[in-house]
Amino acid sequence: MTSETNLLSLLERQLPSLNKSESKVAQAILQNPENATRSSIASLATLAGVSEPSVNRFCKKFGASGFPDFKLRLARSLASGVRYVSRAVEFSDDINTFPRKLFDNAISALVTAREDLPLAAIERAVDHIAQARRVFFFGLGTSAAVARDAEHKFFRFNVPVSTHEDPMMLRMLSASGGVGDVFFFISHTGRTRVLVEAAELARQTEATVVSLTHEDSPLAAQSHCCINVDVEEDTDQYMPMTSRLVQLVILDVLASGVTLRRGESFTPYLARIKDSLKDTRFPTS
Amino acid sequence: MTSETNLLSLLERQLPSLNKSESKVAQAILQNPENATRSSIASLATLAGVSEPSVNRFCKKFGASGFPDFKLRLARSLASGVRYVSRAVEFSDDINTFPRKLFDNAISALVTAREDLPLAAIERAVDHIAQARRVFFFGLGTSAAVARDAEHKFFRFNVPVSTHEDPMMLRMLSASGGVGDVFFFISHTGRTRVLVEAAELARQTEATVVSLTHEDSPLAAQSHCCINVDVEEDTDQYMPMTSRLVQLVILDVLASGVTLRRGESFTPYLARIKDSLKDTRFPTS
DNA sequence: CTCCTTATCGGAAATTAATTACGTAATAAA
DNA sequence: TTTATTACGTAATTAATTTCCGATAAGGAG
Repeated sequence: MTSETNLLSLLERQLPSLNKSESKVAQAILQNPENATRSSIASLATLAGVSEPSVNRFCKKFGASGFPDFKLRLARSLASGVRYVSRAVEFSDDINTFPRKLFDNAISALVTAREDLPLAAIERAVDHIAQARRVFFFGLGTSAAVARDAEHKFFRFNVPVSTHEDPMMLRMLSASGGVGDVFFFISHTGRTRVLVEAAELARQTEATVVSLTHEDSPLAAQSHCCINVDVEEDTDQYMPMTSRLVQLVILDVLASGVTLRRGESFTPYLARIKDSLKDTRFPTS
Repeated sequence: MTSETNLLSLLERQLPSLNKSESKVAQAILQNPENATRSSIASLATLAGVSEPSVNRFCKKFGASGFPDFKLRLARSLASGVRYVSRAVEFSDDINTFPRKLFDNAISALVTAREDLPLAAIERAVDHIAQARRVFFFGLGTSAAVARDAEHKFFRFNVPVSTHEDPMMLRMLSASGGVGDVFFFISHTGRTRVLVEAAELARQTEATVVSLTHEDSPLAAQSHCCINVDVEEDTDQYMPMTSRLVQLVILDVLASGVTLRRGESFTPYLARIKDSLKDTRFPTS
């Protein structure tokens, strides 16, 4: 789940360099990994056509303390379901592999992010947004779409929210900040000049600067509150994929946090917004 | 992995209805589940302050055939890491639970989606986009942000892509379609009138209609190629959260598919685009 | 081709872990 | 208070895993 390589793919890779009985075991496992986790060492040995000690040696060779430990690792690998951890798409991939890889990467990014959520920062951000007079979401490039999504979420809270991409607008709005205004900056790198400069301007006003970005970045340095998103994007990749997913879910968290802050009495209000869309849709058959 | 309830959350739920020693065991496990998967029945019994048979009975009570089997189930639950499967945020949740729930829901949506990806439809969609003269991404509401994201991805392929939200523009553009034009509709419900009507118009031209939506929907019916996204969004939820994540990853898949179609010689071109952003950023310290 | 060395493997014993059987204590019902 | 029932632990049993060691096969040198 961390950056450790997945056991299944490890087996696949090592398969050619194994000796006879070891490869028998590996094949038996790869052929039906699910079943292997349920077997005893005896039945797996029979299945693979080798002796029990061979299976045991095999397990140790792959870093397990013994057979039961190996089964656990295997079960984890299977359950996380992530066969390809952080493996970039290659030109040799076909339709059966690369979609899976992308999903796997997305999933493991979310799993990783969940492991250490910056709860304190999230809580403070919710505080700021819940009390805000106005909220501005600023993001450029891929993060612009994230900002747009945030706008769609937060406008439901009776708070004037808006999104902007025009650098001039960013500067002007930032400079015009006052008490109760929240400037929410979204950036994967945290190094985009336009955003950092806008944050600086906002910082000089009475407004609050919140950012969803990497902790050790110029943008974070300008923020009253930085929600750390630390997804190591595959640098060979030409498009940031996983980081924006994490950003989106964190914005969901913030939105839910605000809803919870509003209390149960707020629900009918949300329902009214939802109902307002009813007539724009074809009824369900 | 399927819709079976997660073992951890099951334990939490049942905790009040357990008798003394059983709840001791449950607490010991919940307090450190990771550790429990590594322990022997003896050490877990000591940790919980009960006898070994009590642990064994406990395991059987929760559907396992015995202690080792229970450990496996536990390991799976932990690895999938999804503590709360499709559990809606409740007003009683605090900062320690609801962010986790949201992440869990996001993760399990992606896991579910990955299980049966509509590979055939994806492949055809890639074909259409790779050969397109123009590509239009249409989405409204939450899907507008998804469309915007898609635009940011696909413009890199030398294909004129654009996104539109204005219903009038949608209609006019759709009606103006010709050979080589791809109209790509994004909608969670597939029932948004504006989109369905635009799709109808586009359908009457020589253009290709592709949609990312639910299979059994009016929008899908109007499409030459429908990529089925079948995420059951919690209906109590007032904001669609998980479906758009799946949509985004599928668009990543499509983008990667197009890249692969372009071949390795295309890489320098992508690199050039990436490099063009260099001067807009503060250098890494 | 033979002998020697080394790596690989399996049989069987030893160890460790898990399960069952059974009895006692505690609790609830009569 | 007595009885029935459930909960729990001790000890015995059974199962599973690991270690040890010898056998066999493969590769290399003479």
